Amino acid sequence: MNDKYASLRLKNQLCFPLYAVSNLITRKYKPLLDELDLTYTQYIVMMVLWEENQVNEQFLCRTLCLKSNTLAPLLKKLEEKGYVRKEKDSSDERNLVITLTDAGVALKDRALSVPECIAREFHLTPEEAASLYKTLYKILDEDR
Amino acid sequence: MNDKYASLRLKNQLCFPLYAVSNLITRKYKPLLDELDLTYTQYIVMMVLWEENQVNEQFLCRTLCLKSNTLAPLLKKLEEKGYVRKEKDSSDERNLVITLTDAGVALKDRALSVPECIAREFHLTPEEAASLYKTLYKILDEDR
DNA sequence: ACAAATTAAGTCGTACGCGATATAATGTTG
DNA sequence: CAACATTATATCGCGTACGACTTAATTTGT
Repeated sequence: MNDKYASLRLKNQLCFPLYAVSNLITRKYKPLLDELDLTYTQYIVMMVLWEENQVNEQFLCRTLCLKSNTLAPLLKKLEEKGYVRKEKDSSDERNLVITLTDAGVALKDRALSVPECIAREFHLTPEEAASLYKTLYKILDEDR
Repeated sequence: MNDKYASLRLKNQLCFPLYAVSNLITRKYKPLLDELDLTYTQYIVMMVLWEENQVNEQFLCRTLCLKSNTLAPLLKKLEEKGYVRKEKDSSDERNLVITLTDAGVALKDRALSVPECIAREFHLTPEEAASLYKTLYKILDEDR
């Protein structure tokens, strides 16, 4: 059965399960992050800040593979929520330096239970998780 | 160095590369799908229709892991573009039956080059692709 | 030194994705 | 058979994502 359209079948796509799992994950995070008044994207921005303490927007763009036009309004919202502060870098006025407020720092402890809860929702073996992780980063790293 | 916050580090997350790769794929598809006047989500809806010829919205929701509030406006757009037809099922007026128009059928041949072009963009070994596919569907199938 | 190129943020318009909710048709149950 | 539950679709509001473009600051090339 030499089907010339085989490549167009949903079941023969890798992109579709990637897309569907990504949506699924965002849905799973939502109730947990609602408690912290964060969306998923806001959460990964906060994760970077909890590690780095101080970053510019450019660094966030590269680290999270997002564009300025996604991050700019998102950072404005995090500022309105009182989690981050934005100020111009005095040595280069183009740079936007983003730092955590006290409330932003305090959120880190309340976020500790989130990865735990998420891990309980998925049931991958350590090998599956490691292999998935490696392949995904291979794809991401090829795109620089 | 027993870091109590290790689980919050971006590099220790599986969700982040999944999210980033999903975004990356949508970006890679965009220029190809622009030629067909389709977005990525519209494209996977069309893929289902190219296989099934006739479906209801419910079937699309389950197959694509999307909600009615995403698909309803999207189907309206596909109808406006002239690719699909929507009509009520006479035996159950709640059911929306969706079929391809001639233009929708014709699009299938023009879409044939898309999976090819995408495959060229990513460089996974057959083993990596197979393992990725299997793990992603394990995650999706657990969520039914 | 100064016009041209580059870089960093941001704005605008379009299209998802989804929780909450609404509406209408069909099933069910006492 | 009438109240009630269930099911399928749709609407609303919010928050991303991103391409195209704009603005402002710095760097570069001659």
